Parts: sequence; C-alpha cells; structure tokens
Amino acid sequence: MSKQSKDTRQEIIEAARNEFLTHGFEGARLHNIADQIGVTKAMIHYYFNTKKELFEHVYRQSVQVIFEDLNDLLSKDVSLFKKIELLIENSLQKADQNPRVLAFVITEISRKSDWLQPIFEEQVELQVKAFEEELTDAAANYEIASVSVQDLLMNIFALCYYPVVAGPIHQSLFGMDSSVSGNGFSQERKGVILDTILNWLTA
Amino acid sequence: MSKQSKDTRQEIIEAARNEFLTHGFEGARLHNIADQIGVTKAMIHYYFNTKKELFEHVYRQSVQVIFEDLNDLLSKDVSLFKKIELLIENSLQKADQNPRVLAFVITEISRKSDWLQPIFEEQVELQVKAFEEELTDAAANYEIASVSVQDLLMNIFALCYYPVVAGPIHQSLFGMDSSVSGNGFSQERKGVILDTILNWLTA
DNA sequence: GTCTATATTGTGATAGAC
DNA sequence: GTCTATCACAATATAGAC
Repeated sequence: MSKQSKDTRQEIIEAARNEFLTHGFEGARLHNIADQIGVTKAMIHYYFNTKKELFEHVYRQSVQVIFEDLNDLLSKDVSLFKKIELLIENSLQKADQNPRVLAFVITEISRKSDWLQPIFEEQVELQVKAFEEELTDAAANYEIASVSVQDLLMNIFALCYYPVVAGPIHQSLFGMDSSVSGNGFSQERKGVILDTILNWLTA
Repeated sequence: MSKQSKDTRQEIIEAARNEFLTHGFEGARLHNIADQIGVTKAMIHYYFNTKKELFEHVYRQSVQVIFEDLNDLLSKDVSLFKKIELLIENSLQKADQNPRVLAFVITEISRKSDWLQPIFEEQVELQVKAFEEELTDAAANYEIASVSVQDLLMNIFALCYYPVVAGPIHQSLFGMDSSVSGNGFSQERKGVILDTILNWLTA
C-alpha cells in the first residue's frame, strides 16, 4: 500500500467516531470530521462513499465494543452466581470505560431502529441456551427463584446501563456535580447492583 | 382573539411534538411540521421565532408529562411500602402510556445536556427531604435495609425506564417481535420489578 | 394571521487536475 | 491518494403583500 493510505482511513474513522458520538447521525458534519484530521471532505468520500456508510462502520464498531465479551461470559465454566457477578462486573466496566459509546449505541437505535436493528443483530448473536438451562436447574434445586433469562439480563443491563444513558436527568434531579460517571460512582453502584440482583434471585 | 389563532398555535405544537419525537432536534424539519397541518413554514416563525424555541416548548411539555406526579407521590400520606409500590406503578404507567415521550426526554438530554439540563431543572424540582427521612426511620427500625434515596430512585427508574429506551436492543438480543412495549409486557414486568425492589429493601 | 418570494447559509456529494 | 472547485439541493429564517 502506498504512502499512508491505511493511516488516513483510520484517522477518518476515529474522527468520525468522535463526531458521531458527540452529535449523532443527523447532527454530525462531514466537514468537522475532515477538519479534525486536516484533510478535505473529498477524502471521506474516497474511503467511504456516503455519510451513511461511514456511520454504519462506526456504529458496528461501537456495538462490538459494548457487547463483545457477552457470549464468552455466558458460556464460561464457573458457578452460576460467579457468572452473574462477572456479568454485572463486565457491564459496569463497559459503562464506566466507554460511557459515550454506550449512550451512542442505545440512543441511536432508539429512534432509527428500522435501520440499525439489522446492523446490531449482525454484530451480536446472543447464545443463551446453556445459561438458560443453568437458571432452570438452579431454580429446580431451589438455589434461586424461578426467573427468565430475559428478565435477568434486562434487570442487569437496566441497573448497569441506565445511569449512564440517563445521567444528566439524575444529575438534575439530585443536584449532583458529575457523580454519575467516574470510577467512584461505579464502585459504589457495584455493591448496590449485586445486592439488588442477588437478593431478588435468592428471595 | 381573532379567527383561530389559538388553534393554529396548538396545531403547530402538536405537529412539532410528533416530528421531534420521531426525529430529534437535528433530524426534525420545520417543513414537515408545517406540511402536517397544511400551513406554511412562515407560520411557525410567526408563533415561535426559531426552531430552537419551538423545540424547547415541546421538551418542557414532555418533561412535564413524565415527571409531573413525582413530588405528589413522594409526599403522599401512605405507608413507605405503599409509596414505593405507587412510585413503581406510576413510573411503569408513564413508560407504558408515553414510550416515545419518555425515550425523547432521555435521549435528547443525553447529548445536549448543557442546553437541556437547565430546562429540565426548571420543570422538575424534586422534593425529597420527607421521603428521605421515611427511609432513614424505616432503616433505623430495621424495617428495611439502609439505602440512599438516590440509589432507590435510580433503581426504580432504571428498571422501569430502561426497557423503553433500550427496547430495540433487547428485541434484537432475544429475537422478540415487539414485546418491549404494550400492556402485556408492562404487567409482567411490574411483578418482576416489585420483587426486585422489595427483596432488595427487605434483605 | 397567513401566504409568496427570497435571502442566506450549509451540506452531502461529484468532477477532474495533480 | 489528495486537493480545489463546484454542483445541487435543503434548511432556517426574513421581508413584505394581502
């Protein structure tokens, strides 16, 4: 490959990610993306034909960042309780390390679901069978209450992800400075969430 | 007032709400709003000088719809447990009856927080003192575990609101048709959420 | 109060030289 | 591969007639 072709493409992607995370699809400007890295808009159309195409690339990557370890975790060879703890830890870590990416993935698909759901599903195929059996077995042995995988994962994601997405609202409601992000909040939340989930399961 | 001035203004607001809920601030087109009610764009600028002004009106109303009963509920004269149940019921009802409004309020402030937080705070001033004391007292009497108002409300909102905002993601993850909205889902979720919150509090 | 016409600026995209 | 120039159109906003 000649010159720094791979480099420019990469730079465009990174600048685009920054622009899309900040302003969303319709708010983002190709002009800003080009400016950030000191090239012209023409370069963007050279590597990515359309704004839509560039956005889809960024969105795919973002979904990947948030959900890449999910299937590995679900099939890991550890006890059920340990697995749930790992699931919560991982979700909190993702939320804490990439809050803007997480908010981006959720807020964009919230409206443009017709467009983005197929792309999302291309990136994440949830393997939930084994984990579902573990839950059923544990319930049969009275180790946990009988709950569906859907409800369990919904609860975990809700408790871990909602504070990031709705952060500004709860800052306003409680007059916080910026406490809905950062490691301090995350560590404190971890205990609360573990309590909430485990007490629910072992009620 | 002459002719149907009040009517046109009202029609603009309703059409604008529809457009903003569907496409967000930057995606919305004044052209579409005017078309919906058969007037010209000029009329919008007659009643609302700018797109921003019209949006702010719609956003204010939307915040109101979701959070209007919150303070009344918090100061209601019922037992602590009843109050928490009412809080959950009300949040689920809001989410169920106005899913698009709820998603709109959250997703828009998620990015444009510098702009929208002041507007949000203008609409909602949380009166939490009394409720906080109830929690402290109940904890002192060992009726519930010691939890902060922030954590309790965060958990309730997370469990009630997250499914609406992140609906498309969980549809994709579980291959659902449209089960994340509608009264069926809401009724089923209510039991789960009550279990989750109450078992956590009385652990 | 409502419309037509237009100003003004912005924005994604393409053509073509180097 | 990168740039300059430009197209084509879209969008908010304003001026002024009726």
